Amino acid sequence: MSPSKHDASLRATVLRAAVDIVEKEGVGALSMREVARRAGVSHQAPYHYFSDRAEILASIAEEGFDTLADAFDMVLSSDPEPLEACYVAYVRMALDHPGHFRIMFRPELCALEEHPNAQRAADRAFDALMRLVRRVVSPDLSPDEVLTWAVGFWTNAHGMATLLVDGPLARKLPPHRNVDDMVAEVAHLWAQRLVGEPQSTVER
Amino acid sequence: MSPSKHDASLRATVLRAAVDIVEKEGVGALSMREVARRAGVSHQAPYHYFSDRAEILASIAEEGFDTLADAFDMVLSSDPEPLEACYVAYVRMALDHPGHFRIMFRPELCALEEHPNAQRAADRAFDALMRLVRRVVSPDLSPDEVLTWAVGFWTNAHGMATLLVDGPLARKLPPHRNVDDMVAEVAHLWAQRLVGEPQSTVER
DNA sequence: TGTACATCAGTGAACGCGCGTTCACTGATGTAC
DNA sequence: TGTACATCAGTGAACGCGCGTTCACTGATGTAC
Repeated sequence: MSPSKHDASLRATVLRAAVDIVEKEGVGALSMREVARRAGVSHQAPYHYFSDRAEILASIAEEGFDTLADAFDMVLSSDPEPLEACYVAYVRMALDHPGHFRIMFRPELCALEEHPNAQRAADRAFDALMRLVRRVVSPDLSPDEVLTWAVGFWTNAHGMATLLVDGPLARKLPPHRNVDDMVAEVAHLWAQRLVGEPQSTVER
Repeated sequence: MSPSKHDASLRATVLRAAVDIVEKEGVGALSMREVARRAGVSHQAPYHYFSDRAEILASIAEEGFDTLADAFDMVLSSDPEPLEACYVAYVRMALDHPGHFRIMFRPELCALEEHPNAQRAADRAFDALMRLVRRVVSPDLSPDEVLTWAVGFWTNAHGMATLLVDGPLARKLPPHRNVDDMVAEVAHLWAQRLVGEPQSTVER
């Protein structure tokens, strides 16, 4: 019964411990018992704030989507090259918050339709993505065209993020190439080609 | 002790049961006990063929990479538009074999370096990807350039595959748009723009 | 101001369950001589 | 041809462990009167 656990609310402590577990051991290692152990409280204490594992996961997803939406909003409100910057921001978010990222896009782990706050945060991020499409492709696209482009941009950045966070991509890079540079290069290459006035020759 | 279990070797039966579990319940539901139950044998029988869960997962990954490499080889040997077709083949493989796909790119589930057969199959698929890059971008690229493009193509298709297999993408589509068409549209859009003679106007 | 009661956060013992793992076994097939 | 032994695939009982869940509890804070 150390005093430290009362410094912050136990809810925040538990959430932080949960993110920590997912980040270091993977989502499979997250149990109510383990999270309590990591938070330094009895195995029953987390139940005062989260009815079960799914609720912890949904809260993590909510935090993650808020972070992502904030990053998008920041880019859209300030960056002259928002496509490239949003790609980098998406990958950056995944690398900086792998514990959140691993959960956000897994509906079987966090059913957004049952957690309105998480759903709202996710919608906010998706809305920013669609604003990005209208801005860098054209403001006059039909809803179906916006969706096609949005899916294209999303899947593109998502593949890079996924393969870096959980996948074997990082170990494919030779020693003289670092992850951030590779991300920046691919972001630049794609942004140049996907929208705007395309170049007239193949880059070598 | 039904006779059917001896129709095929138990190894194949166990493997099929394991893929089935991963496909229907996710990789978290795969245990040696569950796989034995699903294969209709005692909980000890699978140990005659697989020393543990990790070995089952590695065998699934091996099958998956073989399937993917075969699909790439087929496209490269016959298709005049290999970039677009490889993108579609990658996504198709994931949708047709979700049980395999969920495991293949998760090093913490199947450590390829400890399973040479799986590693060989994975290398074969990656090699096909690099041949694709040389063919559709330029045969004279430096190794670093090939890698950049390969990572770009890979992450692009991988994001689509991941978000369709495990993610919330499919539920983002309105009723009048189907998954296969969306994949084909994005594949076409990207293939047009990423390589070759770029177009001079933004597609609307 | 004091008493009596309610609420609320967190504790800790106890339960049944599925898991991986060990171990001794069975029964069929192959092989030595 | 027969006997004796080895191997091999698969069985089933038993173990200790971490899990989610239940339940009765403690001790601090708030509130009624």
